[in-house]
Amino acid sequence: MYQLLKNENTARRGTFTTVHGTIQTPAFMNVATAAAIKGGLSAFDLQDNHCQVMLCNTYHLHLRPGDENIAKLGGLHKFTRWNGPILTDSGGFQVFSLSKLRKITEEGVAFQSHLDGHRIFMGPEESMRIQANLGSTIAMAFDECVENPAEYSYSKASCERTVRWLARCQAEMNLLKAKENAINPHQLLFGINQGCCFSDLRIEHMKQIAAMNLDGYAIGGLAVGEPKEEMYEIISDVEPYLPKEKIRYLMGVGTPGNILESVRRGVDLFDCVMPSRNARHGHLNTWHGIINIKNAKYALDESPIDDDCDCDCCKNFSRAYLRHLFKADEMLGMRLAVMHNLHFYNTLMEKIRAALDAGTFDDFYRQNVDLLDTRI
RNA sequence: GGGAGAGUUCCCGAGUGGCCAAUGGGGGCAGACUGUAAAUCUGUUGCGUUUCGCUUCGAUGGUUCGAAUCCAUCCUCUCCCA
Repeated sequence: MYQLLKNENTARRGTFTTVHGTIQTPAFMNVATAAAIKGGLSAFDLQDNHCQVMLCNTYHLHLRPGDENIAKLGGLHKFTRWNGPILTDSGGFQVFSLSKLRKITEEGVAFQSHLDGHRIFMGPEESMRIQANLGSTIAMAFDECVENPAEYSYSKASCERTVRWLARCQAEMNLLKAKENAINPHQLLFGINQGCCFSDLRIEHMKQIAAMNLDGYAIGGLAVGEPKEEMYEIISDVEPYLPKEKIRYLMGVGTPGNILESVRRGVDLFDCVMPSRNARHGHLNTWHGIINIKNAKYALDESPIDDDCDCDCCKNFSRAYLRHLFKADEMLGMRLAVMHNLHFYNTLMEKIRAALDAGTFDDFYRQNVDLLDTRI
């Protein structure tokens, strides 16, 4: 259940209470695709780095180790030892990103496994069953993430189908939750707004799903290659039609600058692979901009990644050491880098919340929106 | 002492008369990454006044219009036999 605590213009400060704990929003969800943060981090590391929500991936876990096995093992919480809220993605994005050989019908999508090429079928019911087996706190509706640019007529038809799919998700989730052996009888379901880059489609679709009384609403299909200004425009266009009393989640976004822009436009929840993936590739967030720790200029740099950061990496290790670990291909380098970036993102959200509480978000936004995305 | 083979750009290694500043790896340098098929991918890596010029394939000398490539001598290394 979402509670709006404070508004600064469109920006929102709130809480979202679930059976697995209360999320302070705006919040960033840390991505653990295959039930682990890539780079060697566990649920306990997430806890140490101020993470509030863990995100796991339906499609990946369905393939391996299999959602039924996770159900037998008591669900994702027990499996990963993460006690806080878990959000599971629906698999819709993998359908879009994974294979060109997909076939979309009213029933769902047939596509090929990236692991061994076998045919997989996933529709709204399959996605809900898998997510129920995983026992996540929040399940995402099964949607189609249309690529950008896309034809208007195709986007329109896709939106209409996604609404029908959402109704099926809702119906299936209600059945699954009511089952006696349900792993999470309080599992929540979020709907996902689509409509590519067409404002009228976005708004029409948003109105339709807003009327369906979901537990939260996501904006999907953004940050898939379109200019960021276009993404911001769509958020602003759709925002008035997002229910005020429901949590809003912008899927797959983004850079610190993207997050600041989106919070300003009324978004509560984010997730993104960038902090972890970039960290694995040596790109690290600092409060002065982004550095590439692999650059030769850090070879003898004894300072931490960021003077103002109190993550385990910055408290203990120099840039020179971290650079060496990357160059020597030592996995500790990646682990420390990922910890740092996730700590940074979670701290960024803490600072955003503090600024909203203090009524100074606009200043914080202006000071950081460009700075934090700049390469130094 | 006798015999065989090898020395190529930062490293390994391909090239055995012109299309060679020289394939490919590695390493170095840099870039990309936005609901994670991603510890991945891309570019670059002799010098310069850069549609061209210069220097470079162990060294020196030679053959040739032209040599990393052929010849001679020398140096170094590896292996085999004594």
